[in-house]
Amino acid sequence: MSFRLRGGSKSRTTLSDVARLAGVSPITVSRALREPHKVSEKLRETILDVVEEIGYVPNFAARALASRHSGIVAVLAPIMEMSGFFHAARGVEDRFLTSDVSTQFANIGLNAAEEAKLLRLFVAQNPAGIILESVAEFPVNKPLIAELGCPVVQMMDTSIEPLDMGVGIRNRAAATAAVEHLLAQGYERIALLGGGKDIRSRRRFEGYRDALLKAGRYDPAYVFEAETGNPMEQGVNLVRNLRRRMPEVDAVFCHNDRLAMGVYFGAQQLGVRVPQELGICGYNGVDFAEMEESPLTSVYVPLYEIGFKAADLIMRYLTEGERPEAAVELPFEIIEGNSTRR
Amino acid sequence: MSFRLRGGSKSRTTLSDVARLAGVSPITVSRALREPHKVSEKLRETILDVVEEIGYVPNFAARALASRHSGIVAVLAPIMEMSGFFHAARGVEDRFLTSDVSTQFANIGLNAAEEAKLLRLFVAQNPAGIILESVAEFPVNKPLIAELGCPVVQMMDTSIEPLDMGVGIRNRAAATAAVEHLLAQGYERIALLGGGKDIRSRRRFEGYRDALLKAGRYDPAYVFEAETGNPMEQGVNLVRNLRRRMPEVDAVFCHNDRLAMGVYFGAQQLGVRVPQELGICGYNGVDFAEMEESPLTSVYVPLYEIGFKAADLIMRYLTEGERPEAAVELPFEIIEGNSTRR
DNA sequence: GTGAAAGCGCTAACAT
DNA sequence: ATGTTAGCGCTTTCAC
Repeated sequence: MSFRLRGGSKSRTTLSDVARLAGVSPITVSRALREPHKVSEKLRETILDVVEEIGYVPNFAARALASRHSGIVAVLAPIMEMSGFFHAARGVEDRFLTSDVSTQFANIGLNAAEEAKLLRLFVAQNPAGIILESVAEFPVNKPLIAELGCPVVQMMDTSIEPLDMGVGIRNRAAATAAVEHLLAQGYERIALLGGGKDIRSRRRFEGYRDALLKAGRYDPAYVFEAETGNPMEQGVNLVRNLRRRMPEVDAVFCHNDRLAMGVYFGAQQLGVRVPQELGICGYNGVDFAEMEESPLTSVYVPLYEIGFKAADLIMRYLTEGERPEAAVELPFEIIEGNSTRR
Repeated sequence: MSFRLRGGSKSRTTLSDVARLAGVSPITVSRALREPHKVSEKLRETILDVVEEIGYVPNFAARALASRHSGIVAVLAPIMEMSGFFHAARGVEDRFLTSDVSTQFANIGLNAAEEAKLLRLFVAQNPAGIILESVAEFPVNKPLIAELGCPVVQMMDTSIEPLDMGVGIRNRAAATAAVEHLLAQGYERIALLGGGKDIRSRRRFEGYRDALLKAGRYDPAYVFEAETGNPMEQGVNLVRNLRRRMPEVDAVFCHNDRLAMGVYFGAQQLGVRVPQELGICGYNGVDFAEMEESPLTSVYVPLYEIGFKAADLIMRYLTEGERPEAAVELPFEIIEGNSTRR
């Protein structure tokens, strides 16, 4: 795969062009753009006028090379899994909106090797910061991050000690609360549709188990591992299997809302009444949180706030020069919807 | 907002370090990494060993500055709108997986000014290519793109002449097909929950109108504009309003699947039977396409393929040096699901 | 407050 | 097949 990329055909305007036209030295233009207060107002105006006029846009590569940092915060997350990533991404972007920092997203897969590789790649580009939605606690990354100059925020479960800084919720407690809600509604045989080996999934499983053990109702046979693939379809299939083989199951706690939707639709197809015959609880809840009457009971995770806070920790480190609190815990909430209201 | 970002503390290994340790000149290392066939096998091995040993990672900024291109294909899309972006993104990434090109995503808003600004920003960084999921046909971008050295692919509606290259479907025909499916199922008063001023939305509206005019059933009062905000909630609200004010409406054609879900849930809440009393058709369909029995009728848009093809056009331009076909039209499909099966 | 000199780490172009 | 030279466009450092 080695071809030579063609360079941009037209040479674009440079800082020197602006300098020449404004009758100043390049470094003054550079200052006018990045540290305006260090340049006299008169000169600044002239310079900005020229910039505007000839449409000068700084070359990031040159800037990054000369200054030894890219001004970019890299957000590494399993985007494709749609783990509510959007909402977190929006939070991150909103926080950086008024700053000099720009955001860059990259998709990480679900295994340690890939994540470490990508992390190394980004680290080598001298990012201003890294926001990591790790799917696992990879000890492999620890030394990498330790020798790193830039701040790192993990969006994760608060049961984990962050490598540098962290923002997250207590997934275990959230899952327990959700299952206890199901129990309180009178459901007795509660299945789990979850899976995934990452820390959050494991904590959710533990929370589920905690609640059921306490109620004397835990049965490992009711724990189902979701495969990768279309979550909606898996939800449908689960209901089908449950009806056939474990008709006594009267509620399902799902690791995300799309699995829950699948269960909902599967129930519809089979004529199983929700919530009377089958209770359904999802996880994440961002789509349902603001609704007057949510169709789906779910655990609301403040994904936007998590992203915003992660970006905020980075900004505070960058501006204040010292590390803020290491770990931030945000609250979750149980959204009671129609899928468990019996 | 002017603070100085701290540079990475430790200076990292450079190409020269590798060269010194391998006993060759820097340019040879550079070649061994980018154009291995131009370096003797013996030297190549030695060099790669050293690279591995000291963990050398190339500095992209330096590379981009020296070579005048970033090796990055920028994907500019309204990520936050979740317009099926994920699937397209995965297609793009998959296509570039085995190449030297890396992908970078950026979120564009829904207005021309913002899009043009972002486009200029990226253009100034000499990307290897740009994939643009425009929400509108901004004439403002035309000159920008014309003077651009790199290939540009728009993921769009094929009714539009692409600025450079384009991949898309015929939204108008797709919408017509969907509405004709509803008519064929016996629905007679079909509302539209759509909106958005972008070209695809407009084409969908036109297709909807085409089908109903032809059937002598078009009524502008049945056309509803979706606001920005939670689509699920808007779907719910629409059903509520329809029942109150236009109870004769017996089907809804929605501009995306989440709106459709909202309509579905809204109907459930009110005890309106789907599909008997109300037919629902969505748009995009990626979640439902592979299901044996889809709960929702929808227009399947091959988003993954669109992304893959967009990336492929870029790759072909980069490797072959000449522009492939300008516009690629991909097929859509109507997924018949339970929400219209009566 | 402004400028001159040097160099960030790499690759293109031109040797050999 | 390998090396030499020059320079990408900007910022840092140090002067004034």
